[in-house]
Amino acid sequence: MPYLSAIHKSVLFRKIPREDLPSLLEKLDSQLKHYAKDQVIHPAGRKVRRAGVLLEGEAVLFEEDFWERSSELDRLKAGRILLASDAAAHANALYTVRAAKPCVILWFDVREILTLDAGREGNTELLRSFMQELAVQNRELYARILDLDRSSTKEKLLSYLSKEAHRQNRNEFDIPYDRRELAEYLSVERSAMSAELSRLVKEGYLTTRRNHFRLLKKS
Amino acid sequence: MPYLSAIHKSVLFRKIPREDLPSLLEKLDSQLKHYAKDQVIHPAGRKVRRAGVLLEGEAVLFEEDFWERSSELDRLKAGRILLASDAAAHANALYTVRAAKPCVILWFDVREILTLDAGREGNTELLRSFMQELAVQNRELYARILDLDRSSTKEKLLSYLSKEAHRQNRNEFDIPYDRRELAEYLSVERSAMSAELSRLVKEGYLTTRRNHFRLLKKS
DNA sequence: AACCGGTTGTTGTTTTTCCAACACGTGTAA
DNA sequence: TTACACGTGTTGGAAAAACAACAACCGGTT
Repeated sequence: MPYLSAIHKSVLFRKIPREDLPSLLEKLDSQLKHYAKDQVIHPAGRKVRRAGVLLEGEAVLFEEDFWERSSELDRLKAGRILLASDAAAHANALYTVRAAKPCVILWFDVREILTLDAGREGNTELLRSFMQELAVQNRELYARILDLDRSSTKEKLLSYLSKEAHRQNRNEFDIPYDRRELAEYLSVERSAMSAELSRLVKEGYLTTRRNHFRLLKKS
Repeated sequence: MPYLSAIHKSVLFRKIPREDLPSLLEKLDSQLKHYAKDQVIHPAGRKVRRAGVLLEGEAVLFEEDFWERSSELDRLKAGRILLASDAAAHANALYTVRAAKPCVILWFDVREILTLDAGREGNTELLRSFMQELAVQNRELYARILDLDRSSTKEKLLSYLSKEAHRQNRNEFDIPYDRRELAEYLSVERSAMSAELSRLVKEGYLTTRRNHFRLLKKS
């Protein structure tokens, strides 16, 4: 069985005992496919029938709008899941997936996860991982919406930092982004954000150096 | 069994035969709780152990940031699911849930869904509904992020309208929002958005009247 | 037809953001 | 040590969005 170790590294299958994998994969009606660089893996708008694990390579997600202007949405590296929610919802893909490098993908039928014999240990584990994956992603997306759904850069920053403090459960913490990446996450312009951060420091909301922040209660 | 018909109306349980509900609910370790108006149903930051179905009443979601400024995020009516992804992810709530009106909530253990005897017909159905719910919400959140993650009102509008055309599979369609609601969804100011729409019409991107739109290929 | 409330479009002003250019500090390698 | 790349902060002018106020329009009611 090729790629077994890559499969075992993905979030979905890492909790399954390695020796249970082959029979599980068979029950899932899974299938390995290879894609050449730049090949379309799944076109936007087409019904998604199966989810995939990107075992090797790199994929880009992008959309093309009604006026034929395209924009890149995300890049996925090996180990990530493709089209999971779309497959689970039996819906049409919101975006096109294309191979940025030669890709190897393990496709599997999401509905099969549900009908597997629950008695077998590994099967429940797979289901648990899949649901966990959906749920975690759900929360990440919602958290980002809470940050983006603000009228000004200042509010976006305070929302993000506040949530980070809450998450790490202290008022002094590191963030996983540098300024450029933070600006991208908040969908604002880098230098304007930098200026806004300086203003926040002046106004006594916080202190910061590089990716380290300390939030201050205003007296 | 009280509230049986309300339970049967929620997205999660509507596909379960009514007569199977009582025993299913028992296996789920489910529990009815009543909340007075303004009572906190679940505080932000606390670990979520169970998901709930709002059977009666109305709940508000809101967050309070580090500087103690609070903002309302959403309002849920009867039939909606509470804290589903948070419970499935065994994570801390991102927001506080409060009763806007007296509420009745059916709490249940998400993990129990997984370990139910899959042989029983209704159990798989519940799991399917739950997963479907997570997946659909996932897609909605992602679609909104794609709209919000644009630098200008113009791009937000084009992104939203384009996606709607794609979804309805035609270039002429109605949207489910009036101007005020659309502005809120895109997180921009209503009158500025109206002005931008006029500009788009002048530039030949589309025509619109009220909530009806027709997108035009530019010649 | 006249009225009314609610929705939508317009206009002028103020505020915020974008953008481009550059300055400064830090860490790395020659 | 100097040179250089890179991340970050700053600044001034251009563009966009917010804001407030009002006008036009629409659908429903009397």
